[in-house]
Amino acid sequence: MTLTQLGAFVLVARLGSVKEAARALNVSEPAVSQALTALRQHLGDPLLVRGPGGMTLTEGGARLLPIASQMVVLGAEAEGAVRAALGAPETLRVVAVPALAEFVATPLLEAFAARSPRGVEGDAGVAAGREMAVLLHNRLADIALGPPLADDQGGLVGEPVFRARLIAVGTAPAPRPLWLVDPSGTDPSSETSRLLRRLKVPEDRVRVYPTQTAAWAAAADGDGLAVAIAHLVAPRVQRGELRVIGTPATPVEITWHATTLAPDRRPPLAGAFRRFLATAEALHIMRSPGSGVPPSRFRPPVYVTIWS
Amino acid sequence: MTLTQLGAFVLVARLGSVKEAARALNVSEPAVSQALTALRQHLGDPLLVRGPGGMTLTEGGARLLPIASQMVVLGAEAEGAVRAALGAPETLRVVAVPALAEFVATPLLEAFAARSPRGVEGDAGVAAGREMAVLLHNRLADIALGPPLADDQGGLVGEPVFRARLIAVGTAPAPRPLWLVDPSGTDPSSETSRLLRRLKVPEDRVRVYPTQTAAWAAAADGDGLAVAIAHLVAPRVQRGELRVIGTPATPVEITWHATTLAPDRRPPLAGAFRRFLATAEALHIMRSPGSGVPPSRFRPPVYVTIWS
DNA sequence: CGGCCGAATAAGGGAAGCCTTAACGTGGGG
DNA sequence: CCCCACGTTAAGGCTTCCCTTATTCGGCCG
Repeated sequence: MTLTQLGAFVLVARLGSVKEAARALNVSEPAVSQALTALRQHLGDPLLVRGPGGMTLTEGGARLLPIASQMVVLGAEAEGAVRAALGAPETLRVVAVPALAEFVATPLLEAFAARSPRGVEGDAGVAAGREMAVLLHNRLADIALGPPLADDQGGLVGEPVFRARLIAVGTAPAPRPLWLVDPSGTDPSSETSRLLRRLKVPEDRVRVYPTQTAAWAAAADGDGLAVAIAHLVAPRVQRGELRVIGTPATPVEITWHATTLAPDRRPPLAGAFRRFLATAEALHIMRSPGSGVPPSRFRPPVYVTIWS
Repeated sequence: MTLTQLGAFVLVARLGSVKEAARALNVSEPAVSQALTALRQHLGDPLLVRGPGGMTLTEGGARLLPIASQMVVLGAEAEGAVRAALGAPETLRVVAVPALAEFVATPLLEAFAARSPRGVEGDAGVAAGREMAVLLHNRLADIALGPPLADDQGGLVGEPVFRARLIAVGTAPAPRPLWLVDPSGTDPSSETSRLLRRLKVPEDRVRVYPTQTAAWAAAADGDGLAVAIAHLVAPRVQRGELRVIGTPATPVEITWHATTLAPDRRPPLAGAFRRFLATAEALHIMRSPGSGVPPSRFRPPVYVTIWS
C-alpha cells in the first residue's frame, strides 16, 4: 500500500473514471489501473467496480475513501510543512482553463514570483472545469482559474477576478461555418462549449485546435470561424488579419473566477496569489498579456507529482 | 516518501533512539537508519539529530512528526476499515512482558480466538515496559500486558488484571549468589529489574536467559538463584527440583495490567479481549497456563508489519 | 450482430524500496 | 587515553513500484 496507489484510488473514485484520473495525473491509463489492482490485491476488496455512470465504490471502497483521501492530503502537507521550516522556495500550482493557461497564467506566475520576497516556483496546468474542484480538494493544485466552480462537498471559495467577452472571428460570414476552437471545446462545462450549444452547432462542424492561437491562424486562412477572447484577439483584428463576425449568440460576457480551498485549509501561498490577482499589475497582465506563449512550452495537462 | 519511512521516523522520534526503533520494528539498525536517510534526503531536512539523551527533532522534524504520525495511524486504519467491511478475520496484536509472553499470552489468545464468533488471529510480541506505550500509540499493538504504563501523552487506559508473587528459587541459599533472570532483567522498568536493584545485586552477578524456563533449569543445576513467578514455578518446587529461597526483598507482590488506547480510539477487538481477561476462563489460564511454550516457538520481539 | 469505448491484463524495463552484513565515524565515560 | 555505544555509510541482493506499449475483455449502442 503506497501513497501513489492511494492517490490513484482517490482520484478514480472522485472522478468516476480510470481514464480521467490518468489524464489528471498525466500518466497512462494502465498505470492507474495497475495501481488500483495492486491496492485491491493488498486489501482484498475490489474497492471500485464498473457501474452505470462510471466506477462506483464498493462497501470497502467507501470506507477506504475518506481515510485514503486524508492520507493523500497529509502527504502533501508533510512536504509543505518541512519545506516551510526550511525556507525553501514554495511552489504554487495553478490550474486553468485552456484560454487562461495559454495567455495569462505564465505571465501572472512570473510577475507574482518576481514580487514575492521569498522564492516562489510556479507550475501551470490545464484542466477541464469538472476536474478543477477535484484537483483542489486533492491538493493537486492550489488555485484554479476559470469558470465559477460548482462546490459539491463544500470547502471551496471562489471570487470573480476578470470579465471578458467571447466573440467569433473569421474572414467572412458564412451560412454554415466550420467552428475552430481550443481544447475547451471538448469540455462541456466551458463557455466555449456552451456557446456552441447555444448556436446549435453539430459536432461535425467543430474542429479542435491545441491552442486558441492555432485556431485563429486557421480562421485567418479562411477555414472557418474561431471562438476568441475579444481583447486578446484584438491586435489581429486591428491588423486586419481577422474580422469580428456577429452571430446570434455573440458577443457573450464571461467572468473568470479564482477558486481555492477555504481560507483555513488553503496554503498561504494560494491566498497570497489570490490577493495578487486583485492588484493593478495583475489586471494589466490579464488585459494585455503580450503575445501568447508558443504551444511547445506548455506542460501536459496538470504537471504535478506531489508524492514521489 | 513511503509509509515505511514515515513509520520509522515516528518511532525513532518517539523512542529517541534508532536502536530501540529497530528493535521495536524487528529489523536491523541500518534498516531504520536508511529509512531515515531516505526521508531526510527527500525532504531536505535532517529531521532528527543526535542530542544529549537521544535523537532530538529539528524544527522541520517537529513539524513533520504530528503529520507523519497521523499518516501512520491512518495507514493502519485503512487496512482495518476495508477488512472489517469484508468480514475477514481480524487480528489482535498483543504485546507483553517476557514472563507473560512466555507462559500466558499464547494460551490466552487461543482461548479468546476459540470463543470468538468471527475469526480472530492473534500475534503476541515481547517488549520492554518503556516501549509499550509507544507501540500502542503507533497502532503497532492493540493491547499491552505487563506493568502499569506511564501515560505521557494521555489516551491510554489500563486496569489491573492479575496479581502474582515474585520469588527466588534455587537449590540452596548462598551468601553472594549468581542471579538467573529472563530478558526483563535488562528492562529497567520491570519488576525483576527493580527486585535486583533492591537487593543491590551488581551487574556482574546477573545472568540473563532467553526465557524464565531456561533460568529455572540453570537454577536447578545449582548455577544460582532464579527469579520466578511463584505460581508458575510451583510444580517444579513440588517436584523437588527447586527450593524457594528467602531473601530480604522476596516474596514481592506484583500486579499485571492490561493497557489499551482510550475506548474511543481503541479497536473493538482490543476491547473485547480486555473484557475476556476478566472472565473466569482467562483467570484460570493465567493461574495455570499449562507448561511453558518452548522458546523456539517464540516470535522475535514484536512480530508486526502493519504496512507491507 | 458488428463496432466502440473504457477497463483490465500482459510483458518488459528502469528505478526505488528495503533488508542484510560489515566496516566506519564520533562523542562520552571510566 | 582508550573504549564503548550508537548512529551512519558501504555494498550487495532481492522485491516491489511504477511506468510504458500492445493486446484482450466486456458491456452497450446502432
